[in-house]
Amino acid sequence: MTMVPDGEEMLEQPCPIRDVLDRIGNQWSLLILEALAPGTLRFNALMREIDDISKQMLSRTLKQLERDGFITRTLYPEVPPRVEYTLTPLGRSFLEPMQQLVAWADTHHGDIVAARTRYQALQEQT
Amino acid sequence: MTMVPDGEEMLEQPCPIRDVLDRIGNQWSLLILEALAPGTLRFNALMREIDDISKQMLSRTLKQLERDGFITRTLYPEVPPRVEYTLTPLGRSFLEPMQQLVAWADTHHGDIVAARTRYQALQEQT
DNA sequence: ACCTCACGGTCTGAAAATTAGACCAAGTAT
DNA sequence: ATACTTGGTCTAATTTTCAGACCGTGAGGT
Repeated sequence: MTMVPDGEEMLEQPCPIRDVLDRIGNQWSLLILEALAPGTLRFNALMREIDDISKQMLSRTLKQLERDGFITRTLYPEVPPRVEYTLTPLGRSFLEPMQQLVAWADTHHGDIVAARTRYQALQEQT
Repeated sequence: MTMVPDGEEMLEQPCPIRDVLDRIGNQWSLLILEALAPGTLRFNALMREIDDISKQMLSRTLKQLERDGFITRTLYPEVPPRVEYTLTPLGRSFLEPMQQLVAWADTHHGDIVAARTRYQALQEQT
């Protein structure tokens, strides 16, 4: 019995980073944006692409991304229905800093794994 | 009745981005890293800095960040105890792509707010 | 002597987010 | 008839997060 039909509270954060992080600072958003980078995809294609996201979270996160202007949703009223998701110019502009992040991840992944191993070794010295 | 005392499962994701995103792709990690960018901070200083994080999440997230090699934790066994958190070289190297992201957020925050307003206007056309 | 405060957490029970999986409509293929 | 497809939504169970109580130790106030 929520009064808000599924469109969250929409608090205006005075701090831009917080505001952006609230929406973007989660696994699924980043992953969806990355999946959409090469081009338009339909709902189920995104599901397959991301593979361990639930329908609900995909649906929800897509809605948020659409609301915030990162993607567009186009419904072709065929049967069965076809729905295509595409990055907007804003969404594409976001890709740039994001690719930096992905590149960083690629480069430093090994360091993280190494740090974890070290940490675990230390812990195991009872 | 978890066997792991509070140190999560440590799955080795074959995909570096996923692996990094699992830890970094959440509000608190990013916010903590940003808070530590200017320099070392103690636990309660971080609390004040971030302001709406709970002790538990701060503690947990710091532990993860330490484990993954982004920060170091130094305990000075005084009374009351003093614990300092500092970025490692790995952590500092992460700052670079992250600043890009923050800059993007600053630049495009207005676009997002505008998109939301547009979206809401459309929704209200019943 | 006694009370209170500070610090850096941990623990608990309640609240919120996420998950898996059932379900839906309507047309097409078998 | 039956089964399958798409893009979701709904529900119940699980997991995560939260707010707030609690902890020990020593210093400082009264």
